Amino acid sequence: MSIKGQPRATIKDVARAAGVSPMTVSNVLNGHRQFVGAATRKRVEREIARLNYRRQANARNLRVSQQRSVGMVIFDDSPFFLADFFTAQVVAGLTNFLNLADYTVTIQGIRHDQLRHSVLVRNLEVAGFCVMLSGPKQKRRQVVDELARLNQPVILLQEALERKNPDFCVVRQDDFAGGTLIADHLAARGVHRLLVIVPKQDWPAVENRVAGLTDAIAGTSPGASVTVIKSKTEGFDDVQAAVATHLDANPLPDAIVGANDSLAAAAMFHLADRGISVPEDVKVVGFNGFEAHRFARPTITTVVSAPYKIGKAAARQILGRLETGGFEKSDIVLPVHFKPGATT
Amino acid sequence: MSIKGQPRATIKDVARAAGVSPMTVSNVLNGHRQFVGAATRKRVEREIARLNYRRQANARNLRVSQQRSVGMVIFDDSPFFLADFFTAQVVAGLTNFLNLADYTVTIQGIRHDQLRHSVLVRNLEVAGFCVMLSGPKQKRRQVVDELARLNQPVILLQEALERKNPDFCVVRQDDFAGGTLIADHLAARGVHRLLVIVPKQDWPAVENRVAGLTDAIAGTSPGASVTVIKSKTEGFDDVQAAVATHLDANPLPDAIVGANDSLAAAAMFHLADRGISVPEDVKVVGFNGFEAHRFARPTITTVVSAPYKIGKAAARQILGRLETGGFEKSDIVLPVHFKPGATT
DNA sequence: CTGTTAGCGCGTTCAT
DNA sequence: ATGAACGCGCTAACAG
Repeated sequence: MSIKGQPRATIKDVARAAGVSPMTVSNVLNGHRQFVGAATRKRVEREIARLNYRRQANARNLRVSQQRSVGMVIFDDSPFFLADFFTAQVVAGLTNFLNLADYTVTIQGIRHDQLRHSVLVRNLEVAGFCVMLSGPKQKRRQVVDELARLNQPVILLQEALERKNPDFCVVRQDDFAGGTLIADHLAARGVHRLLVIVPKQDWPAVENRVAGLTDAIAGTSPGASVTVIKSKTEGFDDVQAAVATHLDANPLPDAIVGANDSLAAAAMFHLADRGISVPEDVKVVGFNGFEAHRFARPTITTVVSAPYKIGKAAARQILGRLETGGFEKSDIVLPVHFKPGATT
Repeated sequence: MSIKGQPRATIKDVARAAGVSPMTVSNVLNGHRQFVGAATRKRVEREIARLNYRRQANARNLRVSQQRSVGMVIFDDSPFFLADFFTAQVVAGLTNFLNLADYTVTIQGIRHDQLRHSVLVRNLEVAGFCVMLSGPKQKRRQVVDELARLNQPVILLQEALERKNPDFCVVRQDDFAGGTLIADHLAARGVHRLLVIVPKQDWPAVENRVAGLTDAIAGTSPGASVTVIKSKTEGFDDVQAAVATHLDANPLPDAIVGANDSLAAAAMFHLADRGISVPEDVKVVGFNGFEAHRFARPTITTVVSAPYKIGKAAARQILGRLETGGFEKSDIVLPVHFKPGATT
């Protein structure tokens, strides 16, 4: 019954009202048409509607020993865990496609060391997890180990897996390749001295982008240098401060690459404030290519991500696992594509 | 048991391992220290850890007849329901604070006419709802009626309520006042001909912003005109196309106001493309003041929203309702504040 | 096609 | 301080 003391109809109530047994109602609810005649079904359905009956998910799930929810856990030391458009779109894709299969998505943002205190982990209430990791590699490894001990299906987003584990599946995009695309583009323009700006909080995707960039540059331009600086946050002022500090103490680079478009844009505005022209004096490249990247002028050269598709792929994988017992594939890598702008 | 056939420990297993009755384990789990000796407790806790025991939420919730999750439902006809930074931050605030009270948040984005098909509505599986509405006023009213029939606590976000209902509580910010702040600011600068650009999809917050603006302008500048145009989507190109179409057929307005900063920015860039200078020829004002609004230059004058706080307030309200049986207040209005930029 | 029986895992109640 | 019986609402398995 509800808080206000209003009785809530159960299967029994519906059964009594329709003059059938509870089992028949259950069969109607579950669409077991083989077990119930058309006339009875109609009668039951009318009573369901009339009594405003809604099935108690807890009771059903207990009986059939399964959960009908997937836990989406985002590791972020900032409380604004959905501020990142990438993450938000992953969640949207995941949710939309799980909902189609009558699964719900339970979302939670937690600090990197708080997994054990998560309600979803302390209690058994989701069928599996989708996890967006952050933090230093070693910490991430610890989290993966903790997740492994849960003996539940886990989708790791944007994070490679070190050891195979039948409970785990990785869904990510090819950030490394994205880095190489940027490197090749810049190398073709004679860029030799590269400045890369990344946020202080470690994200696996950022690591891969930088790794791809660094590797490719080393391969194609042997004499080139890549300097990586960190910004305290992804906020406009922090990024500009980090860039300013670096530029004050070092010669001007040929190009600045942001771990994402916001970082690149903030850096570019700082260049403008210094009277440095883009792309003539310094080239600028971002990453992600979301709508907002167009707000900076000149339009920033970038690599386009498809986070909604990542969420959709994650939904597909975990559904497969929950229904067939095994993951279709253990590592799914989605492509990215290069989008030239006016800053290179 | 899990899919792989691994047995999962229950309270019974823990009890047997610790040499006590299931009831004692339950008392330990629920912190009923009065009922269990210190030594026994330690022993039970060790076994809980050793066996990796996790409590079956379904069974507990069924027994105590309650749900420990809140449904966050976002009405959006686009599948990218978290693309809006405002919404995303509401969700973050809501989730963080509900999690502190051991409630989870189940999220879902649905089209305006799909509420009845939502898993959360068909089944009884959340303790209450937080709802972000969109669509025409009449459709929203229908949705509110459907929600009312659920007999569950509902927090309406950014939406005023027509009839009092003890199941409902409204949490919103003062968008209307935000509109008047903009109007006064522009009136003081002699603005007479105003162009307002809004997205085609109706959001109550936008309606209130425009209403506040229109009302205030009518009050302070009797001769002034306010024209509202709609953009097919909030995408950059659509907004620019809408503005272009209007400008081609009408004299230049004194100011353009966007329903949010993105719309304002897109409009402003279009002005730049036409060689119209801001703020000299046309003034530009946005709404929200999120980080991204700084990427447009000149920096856009705006009204700052605090969506995370809205989520937090919603969490507080629904928790109060779930624990005490009544809402503390039925209508919570958070303030906004004006932030002058370089575009006025 | 329909009804009966039994039990999912947990917590309340009452016994010891 | 600890244990036994019972039932929350639902559905699998079987009987009719």
